[in-house]
Amino acid sequence: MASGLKDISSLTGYSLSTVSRVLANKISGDSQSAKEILSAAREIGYSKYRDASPSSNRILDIALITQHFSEEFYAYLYASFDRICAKEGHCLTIHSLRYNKSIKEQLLYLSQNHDGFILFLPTLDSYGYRIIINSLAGYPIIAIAPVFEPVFDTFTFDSYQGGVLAAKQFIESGCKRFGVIHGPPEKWEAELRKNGFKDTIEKEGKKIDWDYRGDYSFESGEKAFHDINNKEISEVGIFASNDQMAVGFIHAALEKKVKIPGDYFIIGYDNILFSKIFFPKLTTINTNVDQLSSEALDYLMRMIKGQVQIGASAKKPLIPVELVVRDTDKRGKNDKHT
Amino acid sequence: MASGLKDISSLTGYSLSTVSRVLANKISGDSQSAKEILSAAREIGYSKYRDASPSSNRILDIALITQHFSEEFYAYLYASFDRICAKEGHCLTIHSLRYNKSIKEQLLYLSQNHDGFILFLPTLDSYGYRIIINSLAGYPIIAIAPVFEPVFDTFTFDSYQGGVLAAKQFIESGCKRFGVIHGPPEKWEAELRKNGFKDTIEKEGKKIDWDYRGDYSFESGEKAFHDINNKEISEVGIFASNDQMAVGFIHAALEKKVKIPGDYFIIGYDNILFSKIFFPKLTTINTNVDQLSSEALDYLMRMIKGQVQIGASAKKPLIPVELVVRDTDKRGKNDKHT
DNA sequence: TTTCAAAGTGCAAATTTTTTGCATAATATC
DNA sequence: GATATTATGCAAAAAATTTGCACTTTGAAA
Repeated sequence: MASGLKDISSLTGYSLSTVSRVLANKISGDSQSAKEILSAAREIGYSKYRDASPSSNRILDIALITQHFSEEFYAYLYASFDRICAKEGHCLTIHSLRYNKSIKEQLLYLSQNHDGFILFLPTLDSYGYRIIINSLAGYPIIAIAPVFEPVFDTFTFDSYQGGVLAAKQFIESGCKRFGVIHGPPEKWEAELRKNGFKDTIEKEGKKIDWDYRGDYSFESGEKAFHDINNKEISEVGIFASNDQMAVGFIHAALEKKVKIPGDYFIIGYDNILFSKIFFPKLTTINTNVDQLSSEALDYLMRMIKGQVQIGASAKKPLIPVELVVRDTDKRGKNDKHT
Repeated sequence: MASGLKDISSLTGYSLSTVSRVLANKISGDSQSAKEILSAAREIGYSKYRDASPSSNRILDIALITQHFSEEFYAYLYASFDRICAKEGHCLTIHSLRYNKSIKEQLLYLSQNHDGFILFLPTLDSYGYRIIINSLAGYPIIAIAPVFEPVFDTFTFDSYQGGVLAAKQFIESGCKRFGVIHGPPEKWEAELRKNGFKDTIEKEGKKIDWDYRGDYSFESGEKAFHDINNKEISEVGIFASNDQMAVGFIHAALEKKVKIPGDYFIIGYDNILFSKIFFPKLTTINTNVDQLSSEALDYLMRMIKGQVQIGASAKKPLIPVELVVRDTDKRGKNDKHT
């Protein structure tokens, strides 16, 4: 169990001194000896392995710090990071802080076994982020969860643009009236989606005729339908801040024999699996998770290798989104569905 | 960065010798000093931390070894293990071997940073499992993916019983004809689900009138519908080996204005989120993932603490499943849906 | 092809880290 | 309240790691 330079030495055939020097960065990490020694050190669990400078032969260990929830999106996100990380030859591990009492201690522990963090902590506020940055100053960390005041370099989807795309689609297809089902206002990206939609509608001299405050759940989409249906506003182009609410809305509409598209038109956001098989198929905003993972990881790798400064003012690169036109948006199309 | 007993000593205030003795198990791990020393050792990343015997004060690190896929089920599984593990005060990390070239090396590495493994590797065969057991003899490992010949103690759902429950429901509600959409035959649990259904039908002196080989996908459920619809068999109670295929079947049926329930009755398996909001709501077999996590973790903990023998002949505890009756199974109910 | 600087290597000595023997203090048990 | 058990620190012993020095290999320039 206990492992030391001696073990690595006998495993690789190199002398104690050579092994010592490789792990203390006194021999270039790109040589053949370094490759063998680093590989043995990693496998054997030698503690100073991580002190070796991140060379082409060092496998980097990246931790995705998240909060597990039973939603498809999480499976998507993990699978995407896994794929991209594997492609680069590095090693990804996933850790949930959902139930953790002492985030600081846990992250300190994890920082010992990893070369960098990707934070996806949507429920964490700026105060929480600041605790993290104080206890891990100089450690490579990036974030991928949208927050009002980013503390770390943060890669997120261009939520505002998503709202803009939905609005343009409704305007171009001739909608005259507009509605929005927005997500929780404390969520930054929910506000952006809504504002992108609203601003674009208003720039055209039109206005939002109806809005409803949802909570991202299927049920709140159903409630949204009952709300607008009671008010007897119809032929409205509705932008839902996520697909779950859009699908909930359609579900409730179908039960009341209200036509979508026809009586209402709807565009969602997220492009979840079920948006393409739900009946009718949902027009929605697609987010390219692989692109997010790829850009985020790439940046983190450069941080680890010292090519990007840690702790400068937080950058906020936006990943573009796109409209996926299916059956629920366009006036006159596929009216046969009930 | 480099950490040693000296750091732990100055951090906790105990002498070098005391620190040394705690980590070498020469002082009971339950004392106050041990608690402080272990906690500091973990936080600081001291390599011999894991040599300390798993006492009440040692946080256990469990690795869930999986293969990430973009399916809701994975998010469910991870969230469940996370919840149960947090309840016990231990630490769960998730690792995907989906793209890994050298499973053996990766697991050897992980075994250095963890106290035990939970394997969920549905695509691994007995040969792969035997490689693992050979390179990690004596290390605490359990499995939760069904395989034909289990090598490790394996906790799985009682898939056969699921098929039995579906068959009983159809028989009791007066179905006269029976069909089955089965999953990939190389998957053990798919065969069990089908056999449980088939055996129960045949025990009643009835027979399976139609079967279709699916691949667990939504699309194969749609194809299954077209297959049975061409043959003009109707009023059949159909058991689908998973919900995705059941939902695909219903989706295709709805497009052809075929009534479910009515022309066909269907029971799925898994109880995925969308089975309860899909229209009509799917009758299905529910698996209690929390119970699986809980029993599996409990057993693994005892293995780590040396209360259960490692490497004895593989046990196969079955976790019971239950039927969730909704709208798609019973003759005469909810015929209004089209 | 030869030359030469830069990088890699092993031995053994120097240094640092960890363990342990012994004496004493604290705590639990009867 | 006496006694056994466990915990603790100091300093010596043991083990692990690093480094000075001499020699070897490699690759680019002459």
